[in-house]
Amino acid sequence: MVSLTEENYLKALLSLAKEKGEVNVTDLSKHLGIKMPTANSMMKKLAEKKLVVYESYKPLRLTEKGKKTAGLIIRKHRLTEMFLVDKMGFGWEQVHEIAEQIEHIHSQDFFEKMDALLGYPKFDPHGSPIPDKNGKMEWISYQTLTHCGVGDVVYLAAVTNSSAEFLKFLNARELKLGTRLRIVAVEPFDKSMTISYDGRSDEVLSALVCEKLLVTL
Amino acid sequence: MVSLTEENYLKALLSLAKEKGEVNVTDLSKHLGIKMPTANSMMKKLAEKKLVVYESYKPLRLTEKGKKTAGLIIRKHRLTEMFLVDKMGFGWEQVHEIAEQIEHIHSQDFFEKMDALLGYPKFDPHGSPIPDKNGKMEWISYQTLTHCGVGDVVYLAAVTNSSAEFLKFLNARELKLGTRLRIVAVEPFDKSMTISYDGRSDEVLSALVCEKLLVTL
DNA sequence: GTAAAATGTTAGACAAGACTAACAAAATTT
DNA sequence: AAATTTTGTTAGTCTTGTCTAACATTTTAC
Repeated sequence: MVSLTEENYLKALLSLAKEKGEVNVTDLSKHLGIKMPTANSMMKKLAEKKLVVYESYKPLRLTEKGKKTAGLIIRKHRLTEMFLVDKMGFGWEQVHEIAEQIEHIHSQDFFEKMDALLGYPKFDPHGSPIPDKNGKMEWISYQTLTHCGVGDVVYLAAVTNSSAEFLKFLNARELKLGTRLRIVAVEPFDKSMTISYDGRSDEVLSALVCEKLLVTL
Repeated sequence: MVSLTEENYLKALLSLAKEKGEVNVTDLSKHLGIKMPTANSMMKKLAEKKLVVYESYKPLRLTEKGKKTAGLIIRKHRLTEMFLVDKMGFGWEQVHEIAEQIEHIHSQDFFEKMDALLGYPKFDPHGSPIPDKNGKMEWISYQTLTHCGVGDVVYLAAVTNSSAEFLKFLNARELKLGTRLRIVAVEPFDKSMTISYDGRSDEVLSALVCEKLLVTL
């Protein structure tokens, strides 16, 4: 059995593995807001449970079992977010916090019902893929807006940050998934971008924002 | 702040207070499936938080603050049960377990949304009243079926047990809330009752079942 | 290629929430 | 009303998940 705390460690490991390839204890502890020795001893514990490969002074890796377990938690998280938005009328900026708690509910039925009511969605409200029932996730390789150049026309496919602050920022600018964006200018000094879309023209976005926006052609 | 564990103690105290008036440590610990000393020390802890009145060797009482806190947890539980049945299509026998977990979610918005989507229901799928936003509960005094006599005609208003086993038993006999029941006979020896309703006639219910069925005229 | 910085580990403490064993008080029986 | 049973309490232990302080190893900088 995996405790709620352990579930959060596994989820963090999977997220960090995506972002950075390999995971070290420092990043893990920062991500979870705990101290290094705490993370360290948890890694040993998860290693005993065959969820993590742990060797002293080496980067951390999830085992296949660990990946599956983590994937299934992320599945529950993302199904929940989708349910909250589509079936309960929440905004995409409100759902992360709630899903963070509901993902730990122990009931297959509950999430299967959500899945069915939603029509077996493949993506959550932030454009992230929903892992399948085996915890497997399709890793679609979007580009960040940062990588686009002047004149490019792209579609907003996903955001890499689900915090309420960031999503409210996007709401205020009517930036939604699927929006067609045209890059008008890129400021060489700070990499901020001027983009046009829908009714809006010449909206300026800082590089910090642009690198959180994933786009397709 | 009240921990998940503390919430469960408060809920147990409120339930037991209804059933029996006053609560002792033995009943509390049996109800929660823990040992007496554990319950005892938690009572001291809750007393320090002004949620419980604790005096050595005296019965336990919730303070007003304790009653409100417990009422609000029960509110979350029952709203959830109603949501699961009405909006997600679960059977009334499936929802207790899930609600037991969801009641601990910390999000006003989540339960307010449920409440609104359900149209501000006053009762849960088992006929129990849903406490208001101040944790106050209307205590409607139904009678148990046990108290009825031959020839009485009553309506099933609520059940006092939400276990899957019991509710499956009722499902198998098509006994639903609102069903009009006619008492055909009462066996003096074991108090079992023969009742007729809907398409069914002469269904025999043991006293153990009858005392869990609450009815109105 | 050594010194400094960053990163990782060990050891020991602590709080929450559970337990058992032993003792104390209250209630019940006779 | 004394003996017995039931109920309640105290004391001390354990596990989980956290911490700090001290130490060890790796990496980076010069």
